[in-house]
Amino acid sequence: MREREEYLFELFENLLRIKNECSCKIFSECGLSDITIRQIAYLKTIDEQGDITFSRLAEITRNSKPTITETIKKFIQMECVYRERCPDDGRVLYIRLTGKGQRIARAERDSLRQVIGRMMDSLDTHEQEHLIGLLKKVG
Amino acid sequence: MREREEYLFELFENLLRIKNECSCKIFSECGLSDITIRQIAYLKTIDEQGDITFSRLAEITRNSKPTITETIKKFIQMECVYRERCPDDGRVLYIRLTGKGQRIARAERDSLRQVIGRMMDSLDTHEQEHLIGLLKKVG
DNA sequence: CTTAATTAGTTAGGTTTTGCCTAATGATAA
DNA sequence: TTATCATTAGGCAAAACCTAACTAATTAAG
Repeated sequence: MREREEYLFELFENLLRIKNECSCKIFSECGLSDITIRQIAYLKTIDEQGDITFSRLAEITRNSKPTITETIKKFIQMECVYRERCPDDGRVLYIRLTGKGQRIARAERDSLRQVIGRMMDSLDTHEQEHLIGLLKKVG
Repeated sequence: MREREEYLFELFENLLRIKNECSCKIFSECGLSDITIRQIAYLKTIDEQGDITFSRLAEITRNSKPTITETIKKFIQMECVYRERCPDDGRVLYIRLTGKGQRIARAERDSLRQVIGRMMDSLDTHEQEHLIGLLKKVG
């Protein structure tokens, strides 16, 4: 019992290690190995919100507008976002993710997806269903 | 196939969410909800190394000794570490983790352990073995 | 239909915190 | 007395915020 628990722990630890390597690889491929969690969180917010403006991002993150201007400036230098003027209102600018920005924003999920993909490859249909059944019991 | 993959993804995402809640709870219980990753990494190093001195920690982390003095000062204020003079050499100080420091250093692993514990509780012996068998194929 | 008020974002200039450094100093050991 | 371990003093650069004053575009009011 105790043994099985320990073994399961090690198996999961290994999966998490692989997942972590995957997301580090994504950051490294984007040339952004030293991006901060805070920055990733900003990019995630931009990704989730869709048509997001400077004012709205300031509101959501509870920062002043100048802070957002600065943050976005840095992201533009990093080639993670660009600005797009709203066609209906010339005062408004939308913050848009570049391909790189989107990769970063979704790195966490995508790295898990990669690990799951590997799992699918190592198991046949029957085993896959079995695994799902077991994990369903847990959740 | 695609469906099963997506479902498996969601199941794992859920497990990771639970694990994350567990580790956040640990930090919060220690009154250190806004501890940084860097600080956690230092505490992990101290935990792993055992009898570690200021000079050695400076060496491992590639920092100057004054930087380490400062870092440790902050940890002492946070009640995560204390200093213990070496009985054999009065110049040397060991950096020791307090209970709180150890909890933080091990939060990541312990939160995974908690999740695994829950899994064990929801499955019988046979199912546990089956799960191990499937994950072993993957790793 | 122009002018005044409002709104969106920027600039300028500042603060605080973090995370590091070198050089000099004190205490202990060899 | 020379070397080693840690500390103090003082400083630097970057991060992550801020307020106040500004520009440009829109809306509303006379």
